[in-house]
Amino acid sequence: MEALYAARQDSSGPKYYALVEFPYPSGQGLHVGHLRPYTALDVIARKRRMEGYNVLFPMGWDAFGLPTENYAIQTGIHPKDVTRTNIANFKKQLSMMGYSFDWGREIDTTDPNYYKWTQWIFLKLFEAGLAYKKETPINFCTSCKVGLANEEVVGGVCERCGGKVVRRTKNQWMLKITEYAERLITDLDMVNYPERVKASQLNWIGKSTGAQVSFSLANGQDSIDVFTTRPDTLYGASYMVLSPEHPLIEKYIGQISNASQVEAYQLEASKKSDFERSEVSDGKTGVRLEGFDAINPVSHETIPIFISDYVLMSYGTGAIMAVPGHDDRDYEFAKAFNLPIIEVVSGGNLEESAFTDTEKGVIVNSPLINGLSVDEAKAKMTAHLEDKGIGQAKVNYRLRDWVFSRQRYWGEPIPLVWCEACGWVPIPEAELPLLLPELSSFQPGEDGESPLHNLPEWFNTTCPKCGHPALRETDTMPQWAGSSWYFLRYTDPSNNESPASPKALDYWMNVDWYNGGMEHTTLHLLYSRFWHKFLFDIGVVPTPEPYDKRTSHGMILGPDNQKMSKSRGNVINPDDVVKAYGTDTLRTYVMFMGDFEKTAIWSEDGVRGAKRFLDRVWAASELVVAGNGYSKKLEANFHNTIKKVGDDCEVLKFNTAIATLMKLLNDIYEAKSLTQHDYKTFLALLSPFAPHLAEELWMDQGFKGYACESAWPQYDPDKTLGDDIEIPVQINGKLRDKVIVAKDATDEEVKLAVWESEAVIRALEGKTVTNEIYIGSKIYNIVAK
RNA sequence: GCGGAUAUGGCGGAAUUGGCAGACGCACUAGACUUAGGAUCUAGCGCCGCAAGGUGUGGAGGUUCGAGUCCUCUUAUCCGCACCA
Repeated sequence: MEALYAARQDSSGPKYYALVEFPYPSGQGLHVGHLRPYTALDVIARKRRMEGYNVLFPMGWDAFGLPTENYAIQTGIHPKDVTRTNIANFKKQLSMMGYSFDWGREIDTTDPNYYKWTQWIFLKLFEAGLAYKKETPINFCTSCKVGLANEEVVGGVCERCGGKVVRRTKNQWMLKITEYAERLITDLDMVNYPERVKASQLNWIGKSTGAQVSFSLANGQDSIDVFTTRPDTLYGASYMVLSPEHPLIEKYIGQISNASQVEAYQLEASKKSDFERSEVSDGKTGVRLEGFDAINPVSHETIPIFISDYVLMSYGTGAIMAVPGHDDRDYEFAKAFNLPIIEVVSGGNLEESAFTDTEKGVIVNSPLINGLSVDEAKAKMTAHLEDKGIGQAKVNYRLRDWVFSRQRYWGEPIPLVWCEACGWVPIPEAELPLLLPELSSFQPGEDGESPLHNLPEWFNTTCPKCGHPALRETDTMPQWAGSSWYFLRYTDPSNNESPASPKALDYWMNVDWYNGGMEHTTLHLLYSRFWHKFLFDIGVVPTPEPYDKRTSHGMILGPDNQKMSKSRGNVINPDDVVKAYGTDTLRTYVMFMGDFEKTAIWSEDGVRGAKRFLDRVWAASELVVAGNGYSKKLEANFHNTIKKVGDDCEVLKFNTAIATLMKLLNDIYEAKSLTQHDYKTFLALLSPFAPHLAEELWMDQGFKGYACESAWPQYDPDKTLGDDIEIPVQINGKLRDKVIVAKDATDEEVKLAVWESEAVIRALEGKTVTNEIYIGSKIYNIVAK
């Protein structure tokens, strides 16, 4: 059976690449949450095969990662063995579900033949200057003992384990995803993603356009750069605020008369966790740097400088110009410190609040730009700043570079060597893969060092460049590394010369349809787009974007309307459901349970409903009579169903596709018989959802070959309407009757039929008809007073 | 605060370009059959009403022959981001 699902090697015929996110093979096994996306794309893959496409529908294992390592720490079992066991279990469960994966292309991110190329891509990034090591404040999970990317911190806790996250300074490998920020935005136009996914990515990248402006210090010795989106309000900048960590404070601390007060505030701010810092607080705190002022570059007024923790070192320049009249936070700060509020955009009431409306305002009190609109003033002021050499147009992004190293064992070793003389040196390509060494204890050091740090025989090496003693990098890559390019490997999974051959990539890329969870929108989805763009730039892949179409499924909640979790005891195990009801019932139920994109609640009664439907499909074989054509009574019904099931699957409406099949089955029972031809059509339509049942009945009927290899049924648009049609008749928009007329009845004939209706005549008693509207074969509305 | 979405029976959910609101399933009610079952079959099932009929898609307006669908305002819930300058 499996060979049926293998993608053809010959690159013949139109291709279709359907992809689902490969699972992390956890010890808990397959979760019902996996079933929704996997079943949905299995349905699509099966339908595409029946439509004649050469389909690639692969599966693999995203097997590096923390839970396995933590399990190894607890039990002493090697992560490699844990992974092997878990994969075997997952594979058994996926097979049980009848998914038509092409197992001949299975990949595993922990396989050296795979991670060889993950390391190779990293080296290319390094050579291109996109990987760099930096002493950087990182998010450190106190429970996993590991540094996290910003994307992995959710609500101040670790995205994976929920542990407390603190700030730590650590020398980390970073990837310059920010260099691709603009293209990650603009190229969203090239792809078909849901609006919510695009919006999330745009939001995450957080582009803002404005100007960088230089403020001279009153001491004449230096200047402070700020970023602003409102250069039009520069005349209203009546003070400045620096982040407590701003380096200038350190430099000029001697000139600040209240230095001790300033240092006390700095200490206070440093104690707050990053999460507390970014929480919107009610009041604004801060300290003025006494005796240390700046000069507004256009009004030339001397203005005070403050430090406050509402200014973040990590965004912009770590310093702002404050325009209390036209920024809510500055307004609040100015009120708290009794600072003057200057109106430079008229239209609001500064007694009450800052005026931030950029549409309606007109510039005032600003000699260079008075009378202009906000937009005009922005442009003119920016030009002025550039002219005088004190500022320029500037774009800022919220996106930060990607913290790429982890102080853990179970990940891809970073293939670099530190040499005192040569710096960081990549290991030669011929030495890839750099194997993860065997280890007996996986405990990370309390100081947060990688377990590989305990292996001098491994990390002591020689410099590939100069031959002197050198040290291997002991950090490993994050779990996101392996999944950032895995879709490429499926096209050519055992290639030993490149990640995948150009020929295979030319034929199979892009992924035509990629379904995955919303939780990966700003993580995996963004990271893999970044890597793909880089690989495109260096000529490895033929396209600038990896995925043509992305869809996202909703979560499945437990029967108690709560998120499934072991502690709540509301977890549904697919094995149990299959045992009790069978694979096809589970597949059908999961597709029928609700809108694919929305959250759905598990209902065992619903599962029974799906079972009842399939039992009735089986029992309908009793009604089959010989015949090559459609049963007359059911012909229009079949043409409609073929159209609806086909169309619905394409737009993720699996629930209504199944409902249509249920309705047709009800009508078959009402008709009391159907031809063999009809039954065959029905089984073909059902086969993507319930493949086992469909094949069995297919064989019972003596049909040739397999249902899954038969041609997807075709419909005739002219036959979707029966010979007679029913026209609803409304009077003043209210339904009064329905009349039945021939499909090709003329307007006159319809009118006659309507006026023969007793219900219509009764309803019109004592009224005057003023208008009659007939919308061809749809509705007849009489307007009467 | 910004961005995205959602709101329809007892429940999950349907409803092409504005055109029969509640498809399909579940639950429930009544009945049939019986090997008494978590089985199957038949009928019913938005709300009010015996009925005729009225009424009904979070709320208030509007456009239209006709609005769950379009427009304006509003309320609630969920998700993402958030002192981002």
